[in-house]
Amino acid sequence: MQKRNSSFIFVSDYLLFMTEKQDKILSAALELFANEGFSATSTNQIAKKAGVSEGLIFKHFKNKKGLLDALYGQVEGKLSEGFAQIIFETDPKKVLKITIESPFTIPSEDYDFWRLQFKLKWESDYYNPEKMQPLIDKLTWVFTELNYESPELEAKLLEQMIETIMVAILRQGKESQLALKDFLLKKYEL
Amino acid sequence: MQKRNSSFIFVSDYLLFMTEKQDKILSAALELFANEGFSATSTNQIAKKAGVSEGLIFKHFKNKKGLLDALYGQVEGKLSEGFAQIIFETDPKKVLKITIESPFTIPSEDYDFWRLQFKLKWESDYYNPEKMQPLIDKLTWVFTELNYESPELEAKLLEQMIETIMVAILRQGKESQLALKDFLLKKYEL
DNA sequence: AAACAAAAAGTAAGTACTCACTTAAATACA
DNA sequence: TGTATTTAAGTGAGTACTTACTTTTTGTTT
Repeated sequence: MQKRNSSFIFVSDYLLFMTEKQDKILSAALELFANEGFSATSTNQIAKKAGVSEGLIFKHFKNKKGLLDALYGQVEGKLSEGFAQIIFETDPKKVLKITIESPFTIPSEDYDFWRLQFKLKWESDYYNPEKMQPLIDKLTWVFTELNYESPELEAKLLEQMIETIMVAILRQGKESQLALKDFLLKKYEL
Repeated sequence: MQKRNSSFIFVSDYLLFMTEKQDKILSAALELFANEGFSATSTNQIAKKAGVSEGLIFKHFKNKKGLLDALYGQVEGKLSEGFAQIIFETDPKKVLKITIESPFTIPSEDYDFWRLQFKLKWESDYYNPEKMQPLIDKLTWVFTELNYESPELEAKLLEQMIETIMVAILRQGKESQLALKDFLLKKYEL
């Protein structure tokens, strides 16, 4: 295995070998796409922010869209990480607690991933509500276990609440949602 | 006052005189900005969709951004319309009912206004949470009247719920949220 | 260890557009 | 006739991407 300036990242389910420059390009692109938008970001801006030549972007990625697709793979990885703890938990009350607290556990370094994800949700190519289904299924199980009258609707409601809290955190900061979190924890008797 | 092809629309608080061509330009821009994004939309695309010459856009609007600002004025108008009925209602239960049902009363012709609004919320120049304060204040009053324990948090929670329902309607269609609406009406005993 | 070749990574310059916007002349319409 | 609009051409800047070349790294041989 090679030992040069490089690192390993998980993109979806597979291991990808990447140089330091590639990493810099992806980081720069993430920041710009997440905050300015894909179309509003030029490859020249990305190159400058990454501290590389513009041509190098096209050496490592097929085109500008290919860069977005690589980032999207990383976004999906973040999402899976976010779910894993919830999916594998077996105590219904713990599931609820972890779920409600999940937006508050995301490190701020990951906020651009989430911003990009929410921006991309408005593009039909990238919007797939099925992706949230495992979480909704898990929550449905929780509300069934806890003998709620409409477990499926409770699950859907909570999933959408968590999403709107995450959006608000990204826009207004974590502090703006802390009271609401505690309020929800109380509502669900946690 | 001129009598040719024209109409009157309210932009924020004042009356704006507008030709049919201006209207077509704005409609085309709305559709494209809302669905493709501002940066991803060229003035040539707008002209073609509006069925006018590209030069005419710049006769009527200072620049591309000016077009967006004019649309934003209309977006704000739609928002005020949406609030008016709620703000002026004096029966707490009716306020809740109207609020929960409000995303479902929006005509689909207005969906692009709302799409644009949600897209623009990710731009700091256009994001202003204070705008929702009148609604939150009204709902706080409602929950106080109805003797809820934490009226302010209840109001905030509901406001965010309504927003996420509106987003889901825009993405997935009205039918996807009907069950949730009925569920909420039931939760609030309406 | 040193020398060299090959492979990989990276750069600067270039290419062929597209873009927002302007301008002047011509056309259309009431 | 006066006004609104179109047409056509143009401008200068910016865009995504390519190309030819350079630099760095890796592998092989001595």
